[in-house]
Amino acid sequence: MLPAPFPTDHHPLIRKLESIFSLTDDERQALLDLPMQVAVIKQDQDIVREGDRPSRSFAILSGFTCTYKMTGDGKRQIVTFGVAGDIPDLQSLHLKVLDISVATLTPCSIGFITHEALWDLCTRHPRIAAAFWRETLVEGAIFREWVLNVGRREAYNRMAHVLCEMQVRLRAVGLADDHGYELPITQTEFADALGISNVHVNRVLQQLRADGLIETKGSRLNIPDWEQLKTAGDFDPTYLHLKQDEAVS
Amino acid sequence: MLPAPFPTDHHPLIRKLESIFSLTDDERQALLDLPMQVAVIKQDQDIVREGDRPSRSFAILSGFTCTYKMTGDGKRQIVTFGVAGDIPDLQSLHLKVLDISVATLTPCSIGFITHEALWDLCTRHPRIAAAFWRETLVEGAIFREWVLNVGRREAYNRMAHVLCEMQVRLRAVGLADDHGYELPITQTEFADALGISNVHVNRVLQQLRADGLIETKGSRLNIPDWEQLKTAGDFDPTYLHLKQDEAVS
DNA sequence: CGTTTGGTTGAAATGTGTCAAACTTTGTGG
DNA sequence: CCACAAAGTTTGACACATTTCAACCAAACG
Repeated sequence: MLPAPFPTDHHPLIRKLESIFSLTDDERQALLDLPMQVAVIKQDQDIVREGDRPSRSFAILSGFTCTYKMTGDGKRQIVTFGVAGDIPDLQSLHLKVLDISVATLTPCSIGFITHEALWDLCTRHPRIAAAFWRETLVEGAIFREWVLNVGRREAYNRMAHVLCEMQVRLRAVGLADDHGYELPITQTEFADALGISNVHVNRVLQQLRADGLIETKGSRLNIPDWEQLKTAGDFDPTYLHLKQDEAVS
Repeated sequence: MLPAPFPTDHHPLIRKLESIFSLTDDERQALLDLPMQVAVIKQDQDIVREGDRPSRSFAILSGFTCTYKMTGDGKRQIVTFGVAGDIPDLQSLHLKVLDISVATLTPCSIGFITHEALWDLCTRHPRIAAAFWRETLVEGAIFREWVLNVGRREAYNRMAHVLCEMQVRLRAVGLADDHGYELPITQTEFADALGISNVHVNRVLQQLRADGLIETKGSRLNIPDWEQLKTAGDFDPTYLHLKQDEAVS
């Protein structure tokens, strides 16, 4: 769909930033020059943990992560999912101690970037600094929507809402088509994201399937009727703050 | 406790920033020079609304606000409270369309600052820009904790948690002493913050009183046993990212 | 293939919501 | 300063969404 003027379109970080505003050649080059240590991390591994004091952040190059917190009695709450192009712990650039953990939901390719390099990039390229700040603000907007979702929507609508969010977010980075996407997430992980039990996730998914709002084949999710799912999920993508034309029609 | 070298300590914005790092005279002066339009706003008024495209942000000089979102069927979820020194819609500096509304819970003194003036301040004083970015990150951390709170804690502990958070946040800006604080918030407003019904808020508060964890006289909240309330709320103030010595012992 | 992991089902328990009424406090105008 | 209205709090009975527990089934995997 997009023209592909540079092979750099394959760099998830650049792709993500380009989805918001146009980078200058200079800025694009600075991003390409960012020293990044790439590692492949197995499924279900913590990348960073609550309490850590990291000296670097990381970008997701491929795969899915979840950002989560635990209660004292061991219950887990996922507060957001991470997809290619996201920098889930960018906050650690300013906040010394991590208040969240990030784990892989699938095998992931992760690019670690030292805070030093990020600071350097930000001071040299104020527009990139602004874009990073903006990214953390959009992340905050997602958290707010999740508070609403978990606090005020019933399980059925809550699930529909998260499925809508993932459709739009994955679409924006080219990981979803018009009909759905690949989401290799277990029902227990959904439960931790929605604040309900895995048993109830199962029942809600069955209901959504019975109502014709979703179809599942393995880890592939199909959305036969986007408008209906949107309605069920009370979903308005404004909070994702995408460019207008990134939104699903 | 703090020495009072400047009368500027009374400026809530400066006080807030000073609570994180030391401002230079130059920076302090720049903040004092910030053109700010001050307005007194009555109780229960929206200051900004979801969908707005504001050209200015605002600082809370006194009073309490709530930041909230609504579901399609009219249920409200408060996602955070705002206290003196906070800038609840600082995000609008980067995100054109507001995804939240902010309303007064009490009469408030509000200082409006144009985005233009804020941009100017940020480019002239990178450390203040960093401090603002950091502020929005701490706000994000609070949202995350609220997702956990609403998603994974029962009403009783959820309430205890929010009461702990307010104790620590208010203490940090001098609005709480060691024993408690003034919090003029109705039970219905608590309900919207906790994602439960106002009736259940009432029952939970009675239980907390019966258990000796809180005492209430009008809008004054007393905490007879901080450690016990902390335990009940599963509260660890790390996510507020205060300076070490700001934490309640 | 057997073992593990994840999905599905049913029945009983429970936290929380809803509704409606009574009570109490707060604010205000006569 | 009283009287009344408005707003907020408290109570009880009942409904219901969701949890828990336990068992069973299906799919993935080495």
